[in-house]
Amino acid sequence: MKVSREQMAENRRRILEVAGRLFRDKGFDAVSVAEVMKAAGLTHGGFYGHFSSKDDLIAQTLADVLAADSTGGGDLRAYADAYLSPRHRDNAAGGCPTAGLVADIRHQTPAARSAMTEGLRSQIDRIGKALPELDPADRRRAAIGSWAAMVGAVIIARAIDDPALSDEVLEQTRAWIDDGISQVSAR
Amino acid sequence: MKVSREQMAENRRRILEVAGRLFRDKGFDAVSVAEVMKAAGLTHGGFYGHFSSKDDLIAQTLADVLAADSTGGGDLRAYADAYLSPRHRDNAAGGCPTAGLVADIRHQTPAARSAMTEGLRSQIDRIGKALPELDPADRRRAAIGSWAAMVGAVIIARAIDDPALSDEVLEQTRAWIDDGISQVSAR
DNA sequence: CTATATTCATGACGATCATCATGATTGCCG
DNA sequence: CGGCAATCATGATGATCGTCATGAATATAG
Repeated sequence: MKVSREQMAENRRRILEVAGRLFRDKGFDAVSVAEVMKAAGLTHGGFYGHFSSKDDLIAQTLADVLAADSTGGGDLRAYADAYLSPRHRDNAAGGCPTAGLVADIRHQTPAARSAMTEGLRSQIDRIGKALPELDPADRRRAAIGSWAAMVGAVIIARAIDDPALSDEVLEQTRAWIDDGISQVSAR
Repeated sequence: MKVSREQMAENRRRILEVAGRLFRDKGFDAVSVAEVMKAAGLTHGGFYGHFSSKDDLIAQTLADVLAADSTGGGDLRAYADAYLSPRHRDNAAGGCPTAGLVADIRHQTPAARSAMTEGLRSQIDRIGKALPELDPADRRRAAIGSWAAMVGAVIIARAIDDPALSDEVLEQTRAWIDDGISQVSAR
């Protein structure tokens, strides 16, 4: 059962895509190779024709999903609004790969750590560019500080089982970031 | 091989203690019941005399380790300094249970989620009390915002494989929080 | 058009793990 | 002080999972 070269490329693309969603939704450990392949419309047999191991899949999925995420370049307030929304909190599978996967990276291979590091680096740079009104030192600090707060708030909000408190964490963090940027800008 | 009543209580205490360290260090999934028991100086056999399941151990360990963590009540700047230090980043096993375990909670049982929610609630309250100079609304916002930033920064710093960037994330987040609190206080 | 190489399906293997059964040791109540 | 009951050790069981072997089907090179 051989398929055309482009069908194979398409299969590979689909594997990375569904793996990205499944990993964000359930975590690396809770998703089996067979589950990924099934979600991609295949069986587990062909897996090792595409990837050398599950760890390899994880690293390549990370690189893929982080490269695809180019959000955060425009207006930082609008970005923070969307990022810190209940909608984003409730959509881990389709949401920010950093929020969904950073914490797990600690237990992954060097290749995965490296992919995540690059993703974080460019995300911080992107947020910095969204703050052109600040001078360089303030810009870097605001980019890193607000990014840490956004990621932390979404992770915390997803852990909380009380909807009111979860909403409040998002909302107050949004206000806190807003305040911080305004104050530094006006300085 | 029966042991005295207090020996059993001591065993149970030790199981919770080593489980707290192991879970923070390696994550819930990567730690087996047998590993916990061995680290506690026992074999896996007695486990189900103390806990009804691994999920039960996770929930009880969370409640235990979160209740034991009463840091953050004093000076917020000093707390943030220690929290956002390389030392804390490099000591997940003995560090803040929230930073080490929040992200994993999403995939755990309701009991575990509930324990974490209570831990977060009291941590936010504790940080709020450390900001008596602010009026109530500002205090709540600053507590939640800076806590989200602290947790996010440590999680991110632990994921990054470039020591310079990792240090920078900690340092800039510290400065960002410091700035934020100063500005609100002076308002 | 044919031979070869490749992609995926089926199925199996070995390891890990949560959980449970059994039994030995021995605290502890009467 | 003797018998009951509880705690832990040893060992087994069933399930899950990563990985690999084999074979069928066919795209593609010559």
